[in-house]
Formats: sequence, structure tokens, C-alpha cells
Amino acid sequence: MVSGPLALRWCVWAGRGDMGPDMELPSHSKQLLLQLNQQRTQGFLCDVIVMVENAVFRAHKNVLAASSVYFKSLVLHDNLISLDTDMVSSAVFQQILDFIYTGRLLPGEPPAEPNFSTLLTAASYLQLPELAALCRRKLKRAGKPFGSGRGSAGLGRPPRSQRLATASVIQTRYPGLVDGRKGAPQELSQAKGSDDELFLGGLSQEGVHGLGRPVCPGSGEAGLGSCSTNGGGGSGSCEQELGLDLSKKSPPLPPATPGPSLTSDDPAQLSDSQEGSPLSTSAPPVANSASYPELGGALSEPMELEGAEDSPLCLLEGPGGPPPRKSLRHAARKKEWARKEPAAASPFERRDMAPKGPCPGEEAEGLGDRVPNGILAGSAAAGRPFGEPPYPCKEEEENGKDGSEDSAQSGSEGGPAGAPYVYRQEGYEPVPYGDNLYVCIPCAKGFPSSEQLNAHVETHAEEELLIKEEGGAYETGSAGADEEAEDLSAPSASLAAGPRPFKCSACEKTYKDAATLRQHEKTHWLARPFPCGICGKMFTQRGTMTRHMRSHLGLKPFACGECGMRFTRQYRLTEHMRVHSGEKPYECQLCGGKFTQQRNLISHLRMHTAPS
DNA sequence: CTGGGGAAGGGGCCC
DNA sequence: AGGGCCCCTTCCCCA
Repeated sequence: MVSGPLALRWCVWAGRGDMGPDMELPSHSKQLLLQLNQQRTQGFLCDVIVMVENAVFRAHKNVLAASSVYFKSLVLHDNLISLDTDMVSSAVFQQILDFIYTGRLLPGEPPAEPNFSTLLTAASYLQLPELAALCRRKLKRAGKPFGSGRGSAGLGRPPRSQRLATASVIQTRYPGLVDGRKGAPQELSQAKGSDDELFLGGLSQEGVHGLGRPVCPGSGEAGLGSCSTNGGGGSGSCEQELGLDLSKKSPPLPPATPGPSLTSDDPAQLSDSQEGSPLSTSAPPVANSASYPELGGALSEPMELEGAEDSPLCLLEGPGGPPPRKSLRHAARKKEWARKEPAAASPFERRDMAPKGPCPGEEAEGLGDRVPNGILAGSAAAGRPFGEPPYPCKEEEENGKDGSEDSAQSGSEGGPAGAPYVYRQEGYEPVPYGDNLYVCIPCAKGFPSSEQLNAHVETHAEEELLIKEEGGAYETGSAGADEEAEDLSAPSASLAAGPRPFKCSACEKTYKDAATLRQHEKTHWLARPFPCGICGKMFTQRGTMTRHMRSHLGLKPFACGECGMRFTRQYRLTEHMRVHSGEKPYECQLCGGKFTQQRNLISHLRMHTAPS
């Protein structure tokens, strides 16, 4: 696999030019990096999402891991990374990401000399020592003191309140936007990143009405997902809450111990992998960037490459150039896709990528109040020691919940095995997986290749099957069929078990406990308290909303061991596995037809009962 | 062209 | 909060 860890590391070393044997093709490393950056701008093979403030950046795990041990430790476990917004702003991260992919420090937006102080802070936090060293040199040259990157100039961000007024736009950065951006309001221009940047909400109503409706990443061009495809039908408003931890598996507390690197130019402080970093500190800042390319315009990149046409790296593009998107609607192609990228969710290739219309704002009232202004304002935390680990994510923190316990430490989310999501607090030692970068999310075991991961995932399915067989022949299936029979004949029968003293005041439903009743009563509310940060759709339950957000971001932790197809829900995988096993537990009592999905049986029964 | 079936995405909601 | 299940819906294939 061209984007495999080894290939990448090789590329990285080659890029330095001071390690390893001379290359036969001197421009090879440049071309490789160029291709990677191009793929980034297209979202092609991007397998990680980095959230910074209200921006989402797509990137390649390998590239990030090769650039920073900090990223390396993060991407090992997650497809979604949330960075401490006190340490790095979205605009700064944009520059850093550009730097990682180009070796150049690109002008900010509007075009201006990079704020090296800010960059230094962020680079140190992200453990990009060579970028930090470059920033220090720049600062020295400019005669500016450094080491106070968190000062009032701070992160170069507008105030929180201002950022909250950012348009509710899932902003993909298409080439056509580049020019128009120049005159954009600050919020918007701050919001616009590169092609791989999407913007989550955090918007005031003014922002919504003034700047237009959310834009779904149409046609899968660059999108992280789609707006709701059905059901809600775009019924959501465009107001959002910020700071949702979308990835239960994403450690809110990165293991960074970036402090010392802030003031050190000493290469000895670099870990091994960092020594191999591609980030040539001598790369001259160039007044334009491969980050704003004409998509697909590899040869028009500002980098001066020799013989790009001849480069075998063109193969990186994949068969037939950019990945098919809409064509993925074809089921067979979907499976093909799944086989190609079994180890990482592909958030960008979904059959339902097309925007299904604007998000009306009719449900928006009162949502402005829901924006956690207090949290955001309070989190500036300028006085926090530099080396201190980043904060957990916003609301979770406010609620006194430490996400690190949830996901980073306990690993309970990872599965029954109590996945050891251990993040080291100092230095970088190999996490338990070493170079086994393909990690089974349910049990947190690492594997050196996607094939081995798939084989491992298959053992999960086999274990599951074994348990089923031992515990009674296909309990799930038969139970499901029974439930179906119940549902069709006596829908309320399932409520019979146990006392249910808590009765809904609005309907006849009863519940075993008060919490469930409260939860249910929300379904009677006109206002839905949990808005999606991306499309603004409203939900009555936070869990439903976070699940919905995962579908936006393409987080699919559950992989089929047979075909590699991935799902957002375990239940979907269980359902899908019947495709491979041939199990059809749902039988029509009228005609004997059997189905793998209960819902298809229901559809089928309608056919029986529908007036002809 | 149409209808049925297979497979999958997404939301609601209870546990 | 997360899992699980139900329902609606969509898309595709095929007869």
C-alpha cells in the first residue's frame, strides 16, 4: 500500500535528504509529498479528521504520524482527533497542516506573514520540533522575543464570541472560494481553511441568517458526510452547540508533553521518529500554497517539480484518477471500496452525500442560549502553564466529566476487553501496539496490516457466532422473529415485564424509572434540545445526536470481517453479517418468505396487507 | 417500466 | 451515555 507506514516513513526520510541513500530520482520526495498534499485537498484516502475549534481538517494518519509523535500517538487509536483550542486555533492549524504537507509556511488569511509566535506555541504543543525551531529562527531574525507564544497576541484567533458568530457553514474550500474569501468577513475568513476544512457550527442566528444556510458537502466532493438524508429531511435549524466530543474513542487528553520543546532547538530532544521528520526547517516560506490548489492540478502546483508526469507516484491517485463518489451508490462498488480501505472509515464516500436541501431555521428559537459561551470564554486560560496537558472537551469538562477517564483511560468504550487505551504522559514510547497501526477498535489490539486486522475482526464474528450457538440456536434470530410477531400482533406486549410506576403525563406510556420517563417526555417537547453541530438538525436525545454526528464524520468503528465494510453501529454489523452467513431469521407467516432484515420482513408484510 | 427483494442509512426511543 | 431494537426510507438489482 503506497500510503503505508513504511512508505511514508521512507518518504519522510527522503524528504530530508540527509538520511538514507541518495535517490535515483531527486525529485521523488517532492513529488510524493505533492501527491499526498493533493490527495489531502481532495479528501482522497484521508483517514483521520482533526477538529480544531469549529473547523474540521482531513488528513492522512501516516503523514501526521510521521510528522509528530504526538499525532502518532493520537492517530493510532482514532479517526477523529480533537485538539486543544487553547493551544492551537483553526487558522494556525491550517498553516501547520499546510506546512506538514508542503514543508512551507504559507501566508495566513488574508495573506500576511505568519504569526511565528503563535505558530511556535502550536508547533510546540503538537510536537513539531522542526517547525518550532523554524519559528524560533524567524522570531530571532525579526528580533522578537519568543517563548511567550500564548501571550495576548495569543493564538491569532478572534474572541470566542466572535468565533461563535461564524457562519453555520460546512465550508469546503473549493478553488472558487479562494478569491472570494479575500473580502470575506473576519469570521468567515477565519473559518475558511483549506479544502480539507469543514466548519462546524457555533453560530448565532445572525450568522445563520446573514451568511446563508449550511452547505452540505455536496456530491461527496470534500464532504465529511451529508446532511440528514431522510426523516429529518433538513428540518434542523442551523444553530449549534460546540464542543461535542464526537468520538467516544477519541482521547480528549492527548499525551503531549510539549513544554520543553518550546524553548529547545536541540535536535537531541527529538524522538527517533521525529528525527526522521520531513519538516525541513529550511523550507522557504512561499507566497502561495499547495493548500489552495486547483484540485487535481498537480502540475500547476507552485512546487517546482521535475518530471512529475513520469512519476510513478501518479499511481497514488488510485485507479482512474480521483476516487469515484457518486458512483459508489452501486452496491458492488461500495463493497469494492470497503475492501480497499478496510482499516479506516472513509467519511467521504457515501452514497448519500448529495445535499438534500437547505436547513431551515424554523426550529432555531432559543438556541442561541444554548451555545456554551461561558465555557468558551472561560477556556482561554491564558495563565495555564504551557506544558500542561490540554483540556478535555468543553461541555464534558463543564459537567465535571473527564473525558480522559471515559475514553482514554478506561477504554471501556473500546469493548468488553477493557481496551487499554494508554496514553503516555511523557516522551514517546511505543504504545502497546508498537508499529501495529491497524487497531481493532472493539478490543484495541494492534496489527501491522489491514489484512491482519480484518482477519482478527473475523475472529470476533466467529466468537460471536460460537456464543450464539452455545447459548441456544440463534437466539437473536428467533428472538427477533418473536419480537416481530409481537410487534405485529400486540405492540404493547413488550411493556409487560416488571412494574412500571412512572407514567407519562402526556401519553399512556409507563416506565420503570424516572430518568427514562424524563427522557420520554422530551419526545413531547416542541423544542429539541440537542442540535447537530454540523447540519443543525435537532434531536431529543444527546445520544441520537452524537450518533448522527458520527455519520457526518464517517466514524465507522464496526468492521465486517468478511468484506471489510464498516458500520457506525454494532447492530448494523450484526445485521450485515447475515449477508455473509446466509441467515434469514425473519420469516413471513403468510408466505414463508425469509429475510435477513426484520425491516424487510415488515416491508414485505405491507405488501401482503396493502390494498391491491 | 414496474414491483418485489436485498441491503443499507438514519432517526426515535426504550433499556 | 451507550446499546439495542424498531421504523422509515432510499438505492440498487432483477425478474
